[in-house]
Amino acid sequence: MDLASLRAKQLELASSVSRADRLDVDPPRLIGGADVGFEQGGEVTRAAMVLLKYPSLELVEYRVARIATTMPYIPGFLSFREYPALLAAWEQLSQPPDLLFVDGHGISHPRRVGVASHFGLLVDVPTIGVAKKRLCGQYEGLSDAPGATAPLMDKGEQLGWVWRSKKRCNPLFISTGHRVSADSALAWVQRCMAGYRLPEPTRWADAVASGRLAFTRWQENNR
DNA sequence: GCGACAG
DNA sequence: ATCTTGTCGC
Repeated sequence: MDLASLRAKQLELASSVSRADRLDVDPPRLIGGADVGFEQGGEVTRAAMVLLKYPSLELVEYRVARIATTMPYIPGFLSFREYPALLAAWEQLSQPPDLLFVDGHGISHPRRVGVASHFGLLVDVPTIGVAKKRLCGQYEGLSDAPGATAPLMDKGEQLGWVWRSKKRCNPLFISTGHRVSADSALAWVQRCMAGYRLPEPTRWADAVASGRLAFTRWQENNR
């Protein structure tokens, strides 16, 4: 697959992304978090998928999948590198979440289909993109105050929100993945905070994906 | 042509 | 993303 074909595929996918939202009438009871990492110098792709109860934000399940890496990282084409492993982890879940937070951008992408949107389309579930760095678009006037927000704009269109989730921390880039509106995406991320820079679903997926201390402790307490 | 560029 | 300990600041 050459980049021209992948770009064409993205344009096709982008036309199917929905920004319509039903989460307000059908609040999620289970929220998932997804994250991807690499091992063995990038030869192996590792995806983690976690499930949290809402609103308690209690971790109830986690799955990790490892598959051979198929593609290098190319800005703008991240989803093609990560979705196979994400799908593998997704298929191991005992049940699908009602909403999924994906590490990376949603529609705040050059062709409006970042990994959160692409994966949301693949499994047909509401998704939100939670990214730690800007990919495209611009914003102004984000104050240093915690809670500060600024719209992420590109060519006169709002792609999402830039949100300073915590004091003295770099802002998060929140956008529609699929079947979620921009405002709702920000609101749901805000409802899943527990004092850290990242929302709980993302933070847990991160911990599981990299075997961190907090997660190791959780494992011990639950066996 | 030059700079930017998720994970 | 990943390689990696201590350390500066609130």
